[in-house]
Amino acid sequence: MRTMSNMQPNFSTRERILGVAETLFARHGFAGASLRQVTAAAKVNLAAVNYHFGCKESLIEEVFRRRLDELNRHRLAALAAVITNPQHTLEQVLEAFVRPALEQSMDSSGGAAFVRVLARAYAEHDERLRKFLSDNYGHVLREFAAVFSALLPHLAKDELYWRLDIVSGALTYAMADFGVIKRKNNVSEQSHREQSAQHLVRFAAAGLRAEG
Amino acid sequence: MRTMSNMQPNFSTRERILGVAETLFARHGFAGASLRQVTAAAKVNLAAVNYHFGCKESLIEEVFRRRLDELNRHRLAALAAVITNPQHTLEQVLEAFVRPALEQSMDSSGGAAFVRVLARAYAEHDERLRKFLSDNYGHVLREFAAVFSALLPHLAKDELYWRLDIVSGALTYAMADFGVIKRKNNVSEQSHREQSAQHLVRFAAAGLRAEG
DNA sequence: CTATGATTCAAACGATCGTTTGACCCCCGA
DNA sequence: TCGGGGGTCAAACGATCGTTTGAATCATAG
Repeated sequence: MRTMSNMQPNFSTRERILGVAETLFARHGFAGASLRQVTAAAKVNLAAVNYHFGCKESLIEEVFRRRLDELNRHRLAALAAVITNPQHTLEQVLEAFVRPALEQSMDSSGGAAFVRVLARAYAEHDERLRKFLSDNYGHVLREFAAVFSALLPHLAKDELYWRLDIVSGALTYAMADFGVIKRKNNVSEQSHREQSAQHLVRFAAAGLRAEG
Repeated sequence: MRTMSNMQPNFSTRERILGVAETLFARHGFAGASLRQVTAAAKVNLAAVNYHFGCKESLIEEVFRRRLDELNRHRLAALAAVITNPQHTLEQVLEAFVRPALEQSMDSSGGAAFVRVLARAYAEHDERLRKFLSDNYGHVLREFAAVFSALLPHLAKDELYWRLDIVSGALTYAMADFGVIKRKNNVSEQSHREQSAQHLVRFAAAGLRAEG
């Protein structure tokens, strides 16, 4: 049995469920992680899920809502900070997009799993989940797209959206640690993700700048 | 009920199961698609899966094996063809990697779903599946990495692996159509994927060439 | 203290899961 | 023609799923 970093014994029942559910959804998928596994790992009664969240679907949405709001705020704040400088660069905007995800994935309360849950949600073609994400995330993407567009005036709109789509996919995969790259034992999780972000920003900047 | 393109009524029971399973695994995940859904859609008896494949896990592996062998062969053949030309370019090597996946995703027998199944498998952190993929796919990645390395001599090995990881993630997402870009109604599926491949190759080439 | 609402608990619900069974059918070689 | 093996079938297996129930327990206000 692997360690369950997302289980704080002295937290409330509701919060323990959310933390463990996040971890297990990331590890086994939404259909693959049962409420019995979740409640057992969280050391709460099985019925607690339905008592506090109503049903499994609502628990899934709550796992998203808890982190996504925070991530959105950080990303938009970082973007706003960057564009106050009239000479802001493409790399800075990319960092505003990447770094909040990076930081959330390293916070002490175990947000690391959430990035993988997010990647899961992309892979799940479930229409309900996709609509939920679009409703709660779309406006952030649009704001970033506008800033990118101003920085890349030579790029046609269609072309820009294609490339941002590629960046999103690469980011999701990279942050979720799905790739083949395994960090070496002498590299901390923190610096691994830091490198991950730097490589991604450099790569994506070059890709976005490629002549149409 | 959506259409089930992967169901050829006059094929054998075994082949109908494989085709439908591919489609449903892509749509709902491995845990999310039940054998009852598969057999019902394939219009075969429930017990046929266990008769022909033994168990669900073996069916999943067979879905992979059927397409992955072919994809690997096409990719390695395309790579071999490219490097016979001593002046082969980065774009050509990337095309050798991307285009076979593109073509398989458009063949008449419904390989489109397989690319999504592949992306699913990446998202599933299931250790057994990852080992299966590594065993049956790793050597292809290594061959491509060697050619890329020769084309980008200024790039450190570590740096190259980081970037190839990013390319793989972006490719997986792009080919699996997970992104936000929806093709317009006047654009055929074929030309949508063709564009997808071209954008990806251009983007990835620029990203790989970015100075370290 | 007692009463009340919130929370936790063991137990069970019906539905669905993957898998197994044994009878049945069909086709082909002897 | 008969026998047998490959294939299909309806039915059932035990396990596990998400959810519900009603009583036990807790915390807190009167």
